[in-house]
Amino acid sequence: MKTYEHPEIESIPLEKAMHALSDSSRMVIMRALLAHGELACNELPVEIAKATLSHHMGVLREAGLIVTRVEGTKCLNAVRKEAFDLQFPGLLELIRTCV
Amino acid sequence: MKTYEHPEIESIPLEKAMHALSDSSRMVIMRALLAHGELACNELPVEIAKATLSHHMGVLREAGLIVTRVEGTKCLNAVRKEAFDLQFPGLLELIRTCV
DNA sequence: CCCCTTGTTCGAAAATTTACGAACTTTAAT
DNA sequence: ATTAAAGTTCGTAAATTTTCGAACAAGGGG
Repeated sequence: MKTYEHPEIESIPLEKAMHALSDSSRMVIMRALLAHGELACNELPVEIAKATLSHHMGVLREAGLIVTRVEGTKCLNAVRKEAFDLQFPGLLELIRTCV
Repeated sequence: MKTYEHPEIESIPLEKAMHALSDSSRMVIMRALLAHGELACNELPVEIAKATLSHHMGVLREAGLIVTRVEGTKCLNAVRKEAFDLQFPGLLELIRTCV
């Protein structure tokens, strides 16, 4: 289908990660991925247009938060737990547990 | 001079805090405050117009990140360490140490 | 081969954010 | 009383973000 670019997490400044997490849809997506491990876009608990969702997934991907792999017609997304937690310790835990 | 409103930190959703921290000027300000304890607006290491700075301080204040008190003609700003750290454990430490 | 599902890309509109000058308020200092 | 310093507020311009429909590509199933 497509090849996705995944940045080196070391190249992500903290404010970029913060920006990616400053939107409620993206926060909901992150929490769903953290809870379920790996989900296709159409399994995410958000009610927005496909084009909008695609944009949000791009923002999360470019901020180093998620990794996307292709499987058939769907793309499966997961949180880049280890790497991200190494770069920004505690941030994922915060997303998981706060509010 | 003016009375500043400071929200209950419990009422701040994580994404609002993230939004406040998604701007480089505001990140610089937070780091300066964390390093120096309490600083007036004109002592902050940013080179932006006063009106713009005032806006950024308002964003940080409304996100529960800082507290502002008046002293003479200046307003002294400090990070709301204890309360904020209770609501979002580890976030301040992240700002302090990351990137 | 045709159709359906999944997701991307390309506009373009709407909303939000950022930025700054100018005018103003308050306090302090001369 | 005058002047200067520190910030705020208002209006507005510029930049970014968010949103969506429509058109598109690629894979899977009949």
